[in-house]
Amino acid sequence: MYGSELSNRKKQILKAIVESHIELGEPIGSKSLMQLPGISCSSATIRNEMAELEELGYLEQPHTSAGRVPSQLGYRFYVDQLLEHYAMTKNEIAQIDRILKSKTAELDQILLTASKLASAMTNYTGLAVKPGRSSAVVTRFETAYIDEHNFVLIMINTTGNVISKHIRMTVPKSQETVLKLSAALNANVVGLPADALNMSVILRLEEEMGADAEIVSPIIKTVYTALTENDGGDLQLTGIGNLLHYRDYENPEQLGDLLGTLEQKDEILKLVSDSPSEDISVLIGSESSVKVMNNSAIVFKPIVREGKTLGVIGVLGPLRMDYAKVLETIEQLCGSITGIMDEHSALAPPGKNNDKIKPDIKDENDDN
Amino acid sequence: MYGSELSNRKKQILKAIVESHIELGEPIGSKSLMQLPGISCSSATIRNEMAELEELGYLEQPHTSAGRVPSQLGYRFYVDQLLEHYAMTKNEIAQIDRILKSKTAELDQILLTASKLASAMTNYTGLAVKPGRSSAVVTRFETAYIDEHNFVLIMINTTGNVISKHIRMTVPKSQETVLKLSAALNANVVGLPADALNMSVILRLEEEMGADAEIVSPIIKTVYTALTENDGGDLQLTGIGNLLHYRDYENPEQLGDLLGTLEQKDEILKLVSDSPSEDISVLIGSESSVKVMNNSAIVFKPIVREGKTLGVIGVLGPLRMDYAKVLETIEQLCGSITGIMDEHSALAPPGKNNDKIKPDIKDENDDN
DNA sequence: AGTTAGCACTCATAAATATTGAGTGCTAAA
DNA sequence: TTTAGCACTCAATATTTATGAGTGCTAACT
Repeated sequence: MYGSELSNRKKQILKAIVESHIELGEPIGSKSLMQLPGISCSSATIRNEMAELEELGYLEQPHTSAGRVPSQLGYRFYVDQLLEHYAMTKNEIAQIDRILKSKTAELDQILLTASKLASAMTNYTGLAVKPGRSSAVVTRFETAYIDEHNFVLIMINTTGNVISKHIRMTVPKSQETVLKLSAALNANVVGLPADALNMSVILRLEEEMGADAEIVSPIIKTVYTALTENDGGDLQLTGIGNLLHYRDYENPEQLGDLLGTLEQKDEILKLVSDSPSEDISVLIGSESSVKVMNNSAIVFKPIVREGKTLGVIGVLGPLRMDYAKVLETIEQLCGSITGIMDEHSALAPPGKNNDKIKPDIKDENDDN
Repeated sequence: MYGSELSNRKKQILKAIVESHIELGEPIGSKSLMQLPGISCSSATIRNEMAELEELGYLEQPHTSAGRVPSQLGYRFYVDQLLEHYAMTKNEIAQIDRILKSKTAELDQILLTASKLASAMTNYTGLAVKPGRSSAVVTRFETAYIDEHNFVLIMINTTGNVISKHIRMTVPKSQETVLKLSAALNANVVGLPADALNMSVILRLEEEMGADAEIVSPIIKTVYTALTENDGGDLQLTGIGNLLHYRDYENPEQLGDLLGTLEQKDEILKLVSDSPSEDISVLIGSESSVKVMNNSAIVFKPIVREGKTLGVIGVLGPLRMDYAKVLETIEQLCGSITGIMDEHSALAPPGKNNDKIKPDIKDENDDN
């Protein structure tokens, strides 16, 4: 595999350069490198080694008389093979757990809190993704009649998600009408993907609704919107201001572009959602295919339970982020969340400590 | 009133300085001022006038040999008395309308779109606030049973808002149990403010629920959360990256603080929600009481319909923002939104063009 | 062979210095 | 009351001059 041609000494040197650059953000030269622990040869030797590492593409030189800086490939190699496990203290771990547990069991809240924690603990930007209802199909409709101007339309989809929408009607309708609508929806719309909600469906429904036909079209529009919009889920960012701490983002134009992309959300969502892995992902610079993130790296991990992705927690920061710490932080956060989830349902089997059973409370899917 | 002591010429000069500073962001001196239209006296005279304006507190001098810059008071005076109406073209207005109308009738979507528009049209940061359910009390509970592990709890509160929560139960419960819960809630919790949801309420409910008592406590927790959390509503920001265009935010530390505050959301929400006025508000610099916004100004206007605030649209930018343009943009956006709302319910009276009637579709209140 | 000391060279950064010019206040004449 | 004129100020820009961290290369040294 790549990098196998590196001697141990080269690996040592590369590691030292990467770590020093992560810490200081500046090019590092042979002399300072010599002083570092783990290195025991003269600056001249280091220079030779560095020249070769540069040749191989692991290092870069901003200009002739500057030190070396790890290239993207250098970081990749570091992350893949040189990274030393960052050990969190028991205390820190306990605190993560405590803070996460102190929140309601609502997944949204937990994810958001985890994102905040990720940001606060690493000093980069934290991100939390609530997964979308990709290619969902409604398997059942329910309605809850409130008054003649209001009811709630509830859609249960294939993945077991529940979407509910408050419908306000300007024309008063009776409870019977709403029930009829519900029945009509269950008879005609169940199982249809969003793009099958065409005119013929509307016409059929309108026929069934008779005198109340006029509410069909907007309802179908709502269903359609609920199924399609925001398909990629929702992205929460925390600690965007942290980006400003890093020299890497001093160019206001680049930073502006990045902020714009982050605000758009869809690119990042795509990035995170596209990941096939259930394990932690590290995308360094241009590996992420988001142009504006060539200066950045993103680390994220999905929280999977019973085969379902409940969310994604991650960190976004400069190329020279402290990968060891970030990786460990994300792992711990995900572990902690999974732990909390397990705890909630560990008591599920009936007859066992029933007085302590807690329902999982999950915020419904909404679509802003 | 303040500023009444200013001669016409002084006003002219102040106006010219403010406008020039808005445009260029730099101190302006007597000579360049002289060339501007509307000014017809020598630079020496202008210097004298400027000295007096500075004395009065409307201008500031960054250093001895620089031109003058409007002070916060200067901007205030400008906004209050010197501002010339910025005329939007018919075309622009039509376009706002078109874009806003193209969205679903969901208020959330409209507000978000308006915020985006505000940002795009002014090149500052747009903001949209969805009002909170302040001191709400549930007037009715409804439930919709989905399956033995899931149901939706719907709360209708005094202001007519509908909050719905998806409840997931690890212990299977029958539809009857959920109905019993619903009845129990309606019997015991209706009309109680969040802080009255104490142990005695829980005990009473648990008694009524008998064997299913264990679901009471988490349900009450959910109700409590739904009533209290996010009381201030939700804030959406758009075009944060635009801030970077302005020299005023070049200090990365200040910018970081501002971003942090914006992310926190609560300060801005408080600011916007506290405004008593139903008219457009302009807060300049320290007028806003948010420390970190001493360099910034914020313009916002609530969208009020039938005495209820449906949302707030605004713009946040540097002190030297183009107030004329921003004010007009916000007014137009609010006008357009109100127009759309009116249009939806203009057809409400029965028997009139019924086939065109559209229910208002409103996203339910959620709480992320 | 691989390693290291030594040396000439490079070049970004920082410090020291000079130049410029927009802007001021003040005075005296119009 | 207004304005032309003048000496003065001082941030911003440009110019010059160190400084020194860093390099590559060669030749001596294990």
